[in-house]
Amino acid sequence: MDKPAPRTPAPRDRRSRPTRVADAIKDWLVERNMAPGDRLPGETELMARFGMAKGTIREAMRILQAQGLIETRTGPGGGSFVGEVTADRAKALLANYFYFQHLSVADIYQLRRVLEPELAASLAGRLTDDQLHDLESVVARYPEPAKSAEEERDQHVASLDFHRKLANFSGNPLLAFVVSFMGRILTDLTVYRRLYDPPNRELYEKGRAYQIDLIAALREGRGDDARAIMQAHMQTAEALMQAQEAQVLRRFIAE
Amino acid sequence: MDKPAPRTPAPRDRRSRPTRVADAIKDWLVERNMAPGDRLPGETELMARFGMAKGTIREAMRILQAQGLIETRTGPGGGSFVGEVTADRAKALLANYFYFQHLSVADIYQLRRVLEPELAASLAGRLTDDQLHDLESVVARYPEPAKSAEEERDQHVASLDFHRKLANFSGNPLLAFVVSFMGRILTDLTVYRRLYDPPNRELYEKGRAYQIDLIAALREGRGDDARAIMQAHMQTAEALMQAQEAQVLRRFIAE
DNA sequence: TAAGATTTGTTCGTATGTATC
DNA sequence: GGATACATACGAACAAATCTT
Repeated sequence: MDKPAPRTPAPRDRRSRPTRVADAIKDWLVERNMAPGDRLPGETELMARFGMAKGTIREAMRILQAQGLIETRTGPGGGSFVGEVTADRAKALLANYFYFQHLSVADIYQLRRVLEPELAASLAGRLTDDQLHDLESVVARYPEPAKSAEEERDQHVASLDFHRKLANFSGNPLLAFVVSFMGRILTDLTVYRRLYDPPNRELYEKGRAYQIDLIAALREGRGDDARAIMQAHMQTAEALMQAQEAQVLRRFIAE
Repeated sequence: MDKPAPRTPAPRDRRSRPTRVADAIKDWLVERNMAPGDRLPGETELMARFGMAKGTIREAMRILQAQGLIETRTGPGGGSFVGEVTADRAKALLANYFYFQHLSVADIYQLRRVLEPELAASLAGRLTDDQLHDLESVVARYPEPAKSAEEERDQHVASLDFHRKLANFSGNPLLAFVVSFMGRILTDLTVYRRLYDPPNRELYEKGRAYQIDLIAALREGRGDDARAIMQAHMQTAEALMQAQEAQVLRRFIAE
């Protein structure tokens, strides 16, 4: 004899249908090795395939959209398409996580101290002239010491921009991402740091000298020099942030 | 005279309503400094507040849910609640980004090489007895060299587990996250690496010795030693992965 | 310019599922 | 068990965007 049917017809998935649909579609993308730009089935087809109502399917699509995996367009030829997750979106999503942790300036610099020099060393002798000129143009953006606290703040943001450009030149997507992410957090932070200190001329000259020396070392392929310069630069930068009592901001960053 | 009304009544946001609602709620969370567990307004109230239909509100909630920012429960006392973004979810979301980049083993080790030693050094003399015992129990999990390729693979996964535990002991959430994320990727990778090589006894002894030495150094607060041990360990580990022609897997990791 | 076709976007009403009391 | 409060899901209709002719 067969056993009586179990009271629970199936150990059925407790998660909502949209969630399951979203996961099913994700698996489907991987199986078919879909690439950014590839088209997904339309709403009506998905409704038929999953036997679910339009609203349910749409909620599933929103989940995928929120994760950056798809984009949708209306009109003829429209629909849902695989969308490469952009670095900016990934940073925004990751920032949501750190919104609930509290990162200190010291935490960030514990990584920066070792990653930025590593990055600099790995780029030595590998940058094109265009890339080097790009870096030089950032340095040239503020040829004079700041006259006001606001101007000094702008220079600091520009300096962080320098580091993020450097990160993006890296052939290592993981290194590029982490360094760039830290730069992003520090930029947000800088905008809100206290502004009542007078501009510090000496600090300006020092930071500028670092960047110029670094570019030279990178151009001439002196990896160890580039590493050493960056190490020294990081020490100064950390001390500066600490002295300014900078606080890591609790907010969601925009994508 | 007033200028004639512009043809476009307002430079109105092109994004869909659910997206805008999700962002509005996000801002609202930050403004009110809501903490995990706090309750959000119910669907009906949100419908009234935003003047939108249920489906639209629900899509917005799905977006927030996908990002890990809220959780929902049905039933009386149910509703939507602020949900702390878990580390696992953040890793899954970030993995979506790297699905479209291609990470090599060398890329990951470029970071591991510097971050793991830094982590080890920063933990020296700061671990509790419980934490140290926890690490020892991982080492004790495989007291003998592997007899089969499968067993060797299990040992490798356990070893990565050791590193992830170490990461989570760090007081630095950023360092913990990055190291743990790399461990996650490498674990996935290890499961699929080639298995036709015979177990390597010498390699086993070496890895085990590293971990035991490291625990001793951590216990006795010898930070520089811990760093040096980990540096040497990383070199071996990288060489091992390269020799095995391990490939970073293209798939979405489960949350 | 205008009309029509296609596809997502949004609404409304209703019904069902689920957890608490 | 029944009442209650909430999210979940469905289905039909209409709106808006965008492409083609």
